Amino acid sequence: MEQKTAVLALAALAQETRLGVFRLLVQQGESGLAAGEIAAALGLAPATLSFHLKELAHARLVRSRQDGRFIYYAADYAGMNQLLAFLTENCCAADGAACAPGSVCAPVTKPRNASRKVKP
Amino acid sequence: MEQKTAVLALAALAQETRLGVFRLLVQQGESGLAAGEIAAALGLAPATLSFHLKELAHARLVRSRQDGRFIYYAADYAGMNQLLAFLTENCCAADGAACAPGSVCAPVTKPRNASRKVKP
DNA sequence: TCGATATTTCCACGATCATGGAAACATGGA
DNA sequence: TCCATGTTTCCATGATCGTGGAAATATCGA
Repeated sequence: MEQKTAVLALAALAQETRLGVFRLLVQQGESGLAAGEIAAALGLAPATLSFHLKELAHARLVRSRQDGRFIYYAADYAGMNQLLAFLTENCCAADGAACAPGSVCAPVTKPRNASRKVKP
Repeated sequence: MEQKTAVLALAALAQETRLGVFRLLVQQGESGLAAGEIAAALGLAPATLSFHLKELAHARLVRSRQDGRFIYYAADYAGMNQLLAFLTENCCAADGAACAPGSVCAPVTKPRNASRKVKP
C-alpha cells in the first residue's frame, strides 16, 4: 500500500460522521445495511450520507451491492486490514521492543535492517 | 478510547506531510529525531514542521523531549497502539470470520478478552 | 554580555471539506 | 404506462486546513 492510499483511507475515517458510518457497518458484518437504514440509524440527511458513503467507497473501506431499489453497503474488511497492516508494518519495522507489549503490533524477533541510533 | 479521540488521531495521520513525519519517527525508535533533522530529512519549512508536530503531539502520536537547544520528537507507540486497538476492536466485535485471515485483526473465538497472538 | 543557532508563534492567503435542499435518476409495483 | 420510493447528483454556503515568511522565544558557547 502506498502512502497516498493510506492517507486516503485515513482521511476517510478521520471524520466523525464517516467513522460512525464505518463502525456501524463493521458491526453489521458482510450483509451490511441499506443506505436508508444507515441514514435512519445515524440521523443523516440523504445527500450527506451519500457524500460520505462515496468517500468511504473511494477509499476502499466499504463496498456496495444493489438489491432492487435498495443499495446495501458493507465494510470492506480486506481494505481495512490493508490499512492496519500498513500501519503496523511501519511500527514493527523499527524495533520490536518499541511496540507496546500485548498490542496488535507484534515484535519482530530478528531486526535485519539496522536502524541507526541517534544519540540525544 | 472515544470516537472523538480516534478521529483526532486519524485526522493527524490523514495528511501526507504528517504521515511522512510520523513514519520517519516510527522508524527511528524511542530515541527520535530533533525537529531540525526531521525538517532536513523531509525538506519542510520550520514553521510547517512545527505546525504538524504540534498536531501529532496533540493527537498523542508523538512525544517531545528537550535536550539543550534541541527538541527531540519520537513516536508515541502507546498512543498509536491505542488507536490500532480501537480499530481492530471494532473490527472483531462483529464477526471473527469477517476479518480477513492472516490480518492483524484476529478472530475472537470467545469473549475472554485476549489481546494476544497475531498471525505471524 | 553578545551573537549564533534551534524552534515556535503570529498571521494571512488560497485550497479543500462538510452540509443539506432541490432536482434528477433508478427501480418495482399497480 | 404512471406513480411511489430509494438513492444519487448538483449546487451554494460556511467552516476548517495547510502553508511559509517574519518575528518572537529559548538555549548554548565565547
